[in-house]
Parts: sequence; structure tokens; C-alpha cells
Amino acid sequence: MTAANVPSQPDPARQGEPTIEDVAAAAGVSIRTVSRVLNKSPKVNAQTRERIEAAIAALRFRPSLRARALAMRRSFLIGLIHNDRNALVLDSIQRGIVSVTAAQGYELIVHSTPPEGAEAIADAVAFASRSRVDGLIVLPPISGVDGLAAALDAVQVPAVAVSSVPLDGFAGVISSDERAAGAQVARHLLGLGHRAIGLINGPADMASARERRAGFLAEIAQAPGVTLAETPGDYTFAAGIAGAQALLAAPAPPTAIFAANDIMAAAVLKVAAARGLAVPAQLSVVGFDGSLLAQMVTPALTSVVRPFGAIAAAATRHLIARIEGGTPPPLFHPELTLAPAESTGPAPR
Amino acid sequence: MTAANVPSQPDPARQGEPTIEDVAAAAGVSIRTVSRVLNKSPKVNAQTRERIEAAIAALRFRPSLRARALAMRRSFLIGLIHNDRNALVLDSIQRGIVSVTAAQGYELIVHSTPPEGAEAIADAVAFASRSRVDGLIVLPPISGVDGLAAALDAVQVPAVAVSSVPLDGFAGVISSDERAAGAQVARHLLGLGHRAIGLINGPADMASARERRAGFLAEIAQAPGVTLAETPGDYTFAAGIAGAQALLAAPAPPTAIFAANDIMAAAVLKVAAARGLAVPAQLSVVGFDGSLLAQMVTPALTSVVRPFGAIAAAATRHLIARIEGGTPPPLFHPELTLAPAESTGPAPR
DNA sequence: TGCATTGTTGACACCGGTATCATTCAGCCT
DNA sequence: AGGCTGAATGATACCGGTGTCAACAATGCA
Repeated sequence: MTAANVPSQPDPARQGEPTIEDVAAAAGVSIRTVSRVLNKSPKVNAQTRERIEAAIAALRFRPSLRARALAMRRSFLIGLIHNDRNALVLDSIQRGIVSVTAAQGYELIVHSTPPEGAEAIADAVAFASRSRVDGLIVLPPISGVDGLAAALDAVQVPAVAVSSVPLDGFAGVISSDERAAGAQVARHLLGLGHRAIGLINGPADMASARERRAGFLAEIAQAPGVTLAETPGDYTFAAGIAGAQALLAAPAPPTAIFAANDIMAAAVLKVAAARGLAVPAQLSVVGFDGSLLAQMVTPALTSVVRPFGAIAAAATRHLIARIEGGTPPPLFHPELTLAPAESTGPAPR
Repeated sequence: MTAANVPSQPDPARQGEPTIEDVAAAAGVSIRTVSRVLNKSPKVNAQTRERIEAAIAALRFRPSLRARALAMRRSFLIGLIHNDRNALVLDSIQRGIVSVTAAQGYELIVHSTPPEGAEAIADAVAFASRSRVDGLIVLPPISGVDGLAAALDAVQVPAVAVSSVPLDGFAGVISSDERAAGAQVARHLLGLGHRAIGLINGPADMASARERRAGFLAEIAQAPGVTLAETPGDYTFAAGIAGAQALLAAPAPPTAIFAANDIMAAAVLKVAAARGLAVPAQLSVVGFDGSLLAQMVTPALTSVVRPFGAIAAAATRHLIARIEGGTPPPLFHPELTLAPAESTGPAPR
């Protein structure tokens, strides 16, 4: 109470951060006026504003987002829900999100859910509801779980899903045509003259894997005299190794292998090397994702590039627009393009 | 107000989530008693507790972490501050953290700061202070910035840093002996008979890079008749390509190259392949980090394994113990071990 | 029976902000 | 001069929980 309107250094004896009240006292105004300054309300006298801003700077006051959240019923927190394990993909997405949230004054809170469907829903809802995030970005595979959209809707949290296919229930889904991309891969390999082709699938319960496969197979089916061998996989390196070994151990092994993601494609390269097969001279390999890994392996993988950063940024912008009541920008449906690199070439002989 | 003590479905007309008050009304008790149940206070009659729990379940009530945060002056939020770009490393660390926070009832909020020192500090402090996290985990390279510890200390946020070297100012630093690890790499290569050795450094302003180099060089210096060539690098793939080209273009190129991280080592593999050098027959390559990448490239990289998951988990446990006033477990200083794989072999001829 | 003790519960202030509404004070018009 | 208008500001009730402390009933003991 002493020196009420003399901006001063923070009282060293005081525990914790300065509050709006300290600022008000230091500037000799009411907390409401300080609040106006914080919220850039125009109805504050210029001199008063200056005095308050000086006090804020002197006290190093930073408003508590938490108190503000309680009062405004807005947390300025965006939640990211995922239950995948692909490090590179998750990282690209996270960076894409942060590039937008940081610019718009939000923070990102990352939550990973258990893998199983029902549990995952319960966990996601509990998270959304307890942490009172303003909005949610949901990644595959959990974005594809039946009932998730409805469950999130029930707790009134705006959510944007990223998915390979349009999803029922979600108002905002950023999807891409992975089926067309699968077809692109097939055309690329057929165009190079390959007639014995192998496919290492992703997990059958993921829409992305099913779509890639469907597009790929449909295109292959159109080409006469092409033999196709496929093996199951689950997007892991180990599955890629097993799949490649199975395909290449056949009596008439394929001259080209499409692996449903880059990680498994990298595994194919490893198996090929172990068997003394030159890539691409004797075996062509295609991956999917266009992740950093595709460029780091030798030879660099021909892969379908998915613009994760742009996808994530678009999802975030859409979400924030919804949160803030503006008209959300139209949903983004990125084109997936095949980027030919060193791992594919003309079919041998 | 109707049917005050009959647990019922949430009123569909009501906006937002049910509050503790709704639960209290439904159970016919005061909010304070509901709060006791929520906090598992033992001083609640068993029957009352049951009644309240039933009401909670019926209303699908979930307490707002935000309101709780305000009241308890605890946010149950752990902040992760980073400004690095190594996707694989960040991901492993993040997963390690989440494995602990999830179990202890905390959530993770991820913040990335600008790269530059002073700005980074300001940004980190603003984040810590505004978001009122309970604690902070800080990763390199920003963890090594001078003055950061003091700045965080000033806003009274407990922080744990991960670093290659002990850091002044930080009460909690999880460090590892990267110098010894660098020496280990040198011994490995010398033991294989290599006498012409190349080194691709990490960024000179990062302690990790300096330490690795120092340990490596010291050990090399002890061995008679060994020639060493080094080039600068910055942990990126492009730098690895450039470095490898520089080293291998020399009149008497090295028979072994130590790259200061796996990403650059992967680049060395690519350059070797382009020049027709067999690895490890003609060139041995060693990386650092033991990341997934090391296992995915062909041949698999001999690398120094850094147990990121364990490091992150230990940091998190330490931090939470400090937050909760317990005695924090002793700081963890992981042993770094060289994991020989396919990319190193006896020196040619 | 009287009284201290223990176990349960509720009233109320508080955390640090925002929102609603009232109040004050100039300046302007008639 | 009196009344009106609008800009600037403050008093006070929230937001949804927890902490403190008092009230109260049931129990144990003398």
C-alpha cells in the first residue's frame, strides 16, 4: 500500500508472480483498467495506458493464462491427440501446428492415447474435457475410430481430424486422396516396365493402408499380364524386413516392391542389400510419406510426398477460425504427388 | 433446481460441461464435499462418497483442471522447451516424458523457442510465466544458453535441463559423458586398425559437439602415426554430404569417418555409395545418437547409443518429485555405449 | 449426565483474471 | 444554467475449483 502509484521493482519478499492487482496498485488504477490494457481495449486514455504499460514492464507482469482461461471460458490451448508411433510424421505435424499456434497466441498440449479403440475414445474425451482445450487436432489412426467424433461432440470440443478418407461425424476432416496416390505408384512402376510387382501393406485396420492398397491394386488389375504378390505389414521396420524377405524368397520374385510407408521401404532396401540385389538395377522400391527418411537412405526412396507441415498448419488454422467464431477457411485436401528418386528404375532386362 | 438430489442425465439444454456445483446439487451435498471426493480425502462417509460418485458418473462430470490449477496454484502441466530440429531425438524424448507425465496426472505442453540466445530466453520465460507450468524440461541446445537458468529461476519455475555437460545455474541437469563416448569411438576405430581417420563435427556452439570432438581427438592424439582430417558440420544431412565429400576427395582419404550424429553419418553412407566405396569394406562409418535412423539405413550404423527415453523419463520423474516437494531421485547420468553394427569393420588392406 | 474427542460436513474467502453495469466528469447544446 | 451525451474508469459479480475454519452429530469416558 505504500507508494501506490510509483512503479517499482517487484517486491523480493513476495512469493510467486505479480498479479494484475499489483499492477493496478502500482499504476494507481483499478484492475479493470489494467485488464482493458491487456486486452487492447480502445477505451483507455492514452496516458493511463502508458502508465499501466510502464507498471507492467516494471513488475515484469505476465497475465496468467490460466486465470484468463477460467474467466473467459477459453484456454488458448490446442490439444493434439495421437496414438501412432511414426516419429518423423508426428514431428512434422507437430511443427506445422506449432508454427500456427505460436503466431496466434495458443499453446500446444500433446496427448497420446492408448491404442485400443474404446479405451482410446474414453481417454481422448477425458483429456479434452479435463484439460478444457479450446480445440483438438486428431491424427490417424485414432481419428478413424468409430464414435470418436460423436464422443468429442458430446463434450463440445471443436475438433479437426486428419485422415485418409472423409470421416462421418467430424465437421472438419483434412483428407487426401491416398487411393489416387496408390494408383500413381502403380502407374509409375508399370510405366517402368515392371510386370512382377510386390506390395507390402500397412495395417488392415487403418484406412490409409486400405486406400493405398485399393488404388494400387485397381491400377495393376488394368494392366494385362502383371503378377502381384502382397504381404501384410504394420508400418514398422520389422514388418518391412519380414515382408521383403517373404516377397524376395519367392520362386519368381518381384522386380519392384511398393511398401506402404517409407519405414518399411527402408527395410526393403536393407533386405535387398543383404541378398545382393542392386537397387534400382535389379529391384525398384517405392515408399510412401515422403518423410526425411526417404531422402536419408541410400538410394533415396521414390515416395509419395505427403505435405505434413502444410496439412497440420491448415488443420490448425481451420480449428482456430472455428474456435474464434470466424468463418473457417475451406478444408484442405492436399494433392499427393509421387516424387521419383533413386530407388526406382526400368525393369531389369 | 428441480429434482435436486436425483442423479440424472445431463440437461441437454445446458451449455458446457457440468460443474462441481451440479454434482453437489445432484447428490444433495455441498460442493466442498464433492471436492473432497475428487481429491480422495479420507474424511468422507462411505455412503456419501458413493452417492457423490454416482452423481459424478451420471453427469459425466470431469473437474476442470484449469479451475483446479487456479485454486491450487498448480497447473499439472509440464512444459517442454526445445529449439532443435532433430525429429527422431525430439520424438523419443517426448515419448519418454509422456510415459511419466501420463502416469502421474500431468499433461505435456510443448513449446519451441526461436533459435537465437537472448530471444530464446525471453521467449522461454514468457512461456513459463504465462502458461504457469509447474515445471519445465529444457533440451539442448537452448538448455546451454547462458542466463537461461537464472531467468527461469527468477520466475520461480522448477526446471530440469538435459545437457551434455554440467550446467551452471540449473539445479537439475541430466548430463552424460559425451567426451568419454567420443573417446570410445576413437578406440573402436583404432582397434580396427584405422590410421587415416576423418571427423565431421557438429556445430561448434553446441557443447555436445565440442565434447564429442574433444574426447575423440584426445584419444586419437595418443595413437602414434594416425592422421586425422576434420570438417565442420551442423548435424544436418546436407552438412554430412558436404563433409563426406570434402573428406573423401582428399588425396589420401580416410578409411574411417566419425560423424557427430546419425543424420550426418547417413549422409556419409550416401556419399560413399555414390563414390563406389563399400561400407565397411573400404570405409567405416560411425554415427552418434543410436537413433532409429541408425538401424534403418543400410548398412546399419555403428553408433553411440543415447538412451533418450530413459533420459527423458528420469528428467520428468525428477522434476515431478521436486514439484511435489518430495525428495527428488538423484540425477541421472546415463552411460553412453558404443553399439557396433554393420558400418564399421577392419581397416582395408 | 456432562464434557471432551473424533468424524463429517458446510459457509465462505480466495486463486487471478474478465464482464456487466454503474458512476464520474467533461464538453456541448439549447 | 440545466440537461444530455459520451468517454474513461471503477465496484462487484462471476468463472470452477480448493483451503480454512467453524458447526454439528455421534461416540467415548469419567
